Amino acid sequence: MSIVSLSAKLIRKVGPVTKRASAAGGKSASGRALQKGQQTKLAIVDAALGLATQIGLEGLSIGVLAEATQMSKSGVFAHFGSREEMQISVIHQYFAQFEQDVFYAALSEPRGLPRVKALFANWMKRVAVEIQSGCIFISGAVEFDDRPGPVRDALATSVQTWLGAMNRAIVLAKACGDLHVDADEEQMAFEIHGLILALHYEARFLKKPGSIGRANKGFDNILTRYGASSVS
Amino acid sequence: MSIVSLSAKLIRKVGPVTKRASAAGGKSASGRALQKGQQTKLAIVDAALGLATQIGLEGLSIGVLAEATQMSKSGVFAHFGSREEMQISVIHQYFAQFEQDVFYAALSEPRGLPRVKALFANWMKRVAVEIQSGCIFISGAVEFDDRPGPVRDALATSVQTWLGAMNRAIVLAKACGDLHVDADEEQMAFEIHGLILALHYEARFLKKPGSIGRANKGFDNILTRYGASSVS
DNA sequence: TGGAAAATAGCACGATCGTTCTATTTTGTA
DNA sequence: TACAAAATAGAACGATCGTGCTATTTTCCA
Repeated sequence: MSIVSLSAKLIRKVGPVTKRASAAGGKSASGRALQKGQQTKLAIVDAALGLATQIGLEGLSIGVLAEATQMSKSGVFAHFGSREEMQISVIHQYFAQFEQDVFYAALSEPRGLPRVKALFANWMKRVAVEIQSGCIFISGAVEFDDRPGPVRDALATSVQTWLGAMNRAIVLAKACGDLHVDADEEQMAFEIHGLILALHYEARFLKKPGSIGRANKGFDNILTRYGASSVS
Repeated sequence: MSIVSLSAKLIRKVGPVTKRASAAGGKSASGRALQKGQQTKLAIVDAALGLATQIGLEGLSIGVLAEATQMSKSGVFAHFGSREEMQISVIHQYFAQFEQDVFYAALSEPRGLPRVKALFANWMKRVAVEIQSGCIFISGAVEFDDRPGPVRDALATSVQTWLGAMNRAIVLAKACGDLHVDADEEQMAFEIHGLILALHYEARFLKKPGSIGRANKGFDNILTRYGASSVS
């Protein structure tokens, strides 16, 4: 990834938190007032997240981030101590949002097939948006697939946490009797993951129309195969 | 991608073609003697291809390539005129090899299901190797998914050519009566592509064992679903 | 074999990179 | 409101980037 593809309009400008803005709000979840530094850091990470989905974690440079937040390079840098820590912060933030939108949003559905369907639907909803904006779990996997280190570790842990949650939902569905007794849960999860990846690839890179429909149809096919009433 | 992940041992060293080596061989397919420059360019592209699979097209810099080939930066540069042209040369070379290994190698199989199976088997064989070395079609898609330009065009064209060939083989299989009359060829191709992508993701990035088996099993499932004897 | 052409090297350029250092400004509090 | 602490800015560093320019070397053919 490189900043070459960044049209100026796409760079979300977020300045450091001003005195006024800080006085207006700035409460953390615990109710304790956030130090101004924490607020600014959050604003930086938010801007970084928006940039990273477009240009990738590797395209994220302190300089670009400083420009986007209208801060100095050293001002941005001081919040993280290293570029890697900045990237890890972005990953954690991305994961938190993903977890909220996809995982927790599906927990209202009852265990079993309904929850599996909801998880996939939420995942699809997210990826459909990411056809435009990009997905860090996918681009990051390519960027760090053979580069060991803390960034890769943070990324792999996040992805594995999500895929593990999806897998457990499938296991639960089988335990509920919603899936065929011979259903291989890992296999089913693998095939679902493939649908998401193919959607991202064909829609985002190849700009092929109809990809969302094919991913949904693929999920139906998987349900047909692994469903409790499957013949095989 | 960055050169940080490059242990020195992994850099394939290929010097410029020497006087002796040039005299010893150096015939092109047409039998006409290759200019030395053409030979050197081929050697550079070969080295670049080996590097690009590991560190991506974006990780390929003239400097790294000069070091790998033991040439000067300007010596390498002169063969391409620009970095983008160098990347395009790598893509063309990669495509040529892919086409040979996967596509042409399957043409000995008769039209229909046998050829589709052979195409998938060859594709799998390649990806299995690329779990270690990396795949330009996948990493390149992420690197250039929102960066228009000649490199992206070359990449997209190559990928579309291959996916189109796969698609035609499936259409042919249905026309032969090897697939169910209601089989949606585009859908089937999409699902197969997903298996390959999931394999690459889970095996190369997550280092999850058993992924190759799951991809093969997934293909069996697809054949079951779309086969002529399918119930649906 | 000489000499034009091709291939390669060497050097320099402006830009950007992550990071460090020191100043300055802003903040939170006693 | 004064003052320590926190936050931010500014400048500089060595390195690497792609590329242009000018030598120098090598190749190839008349």
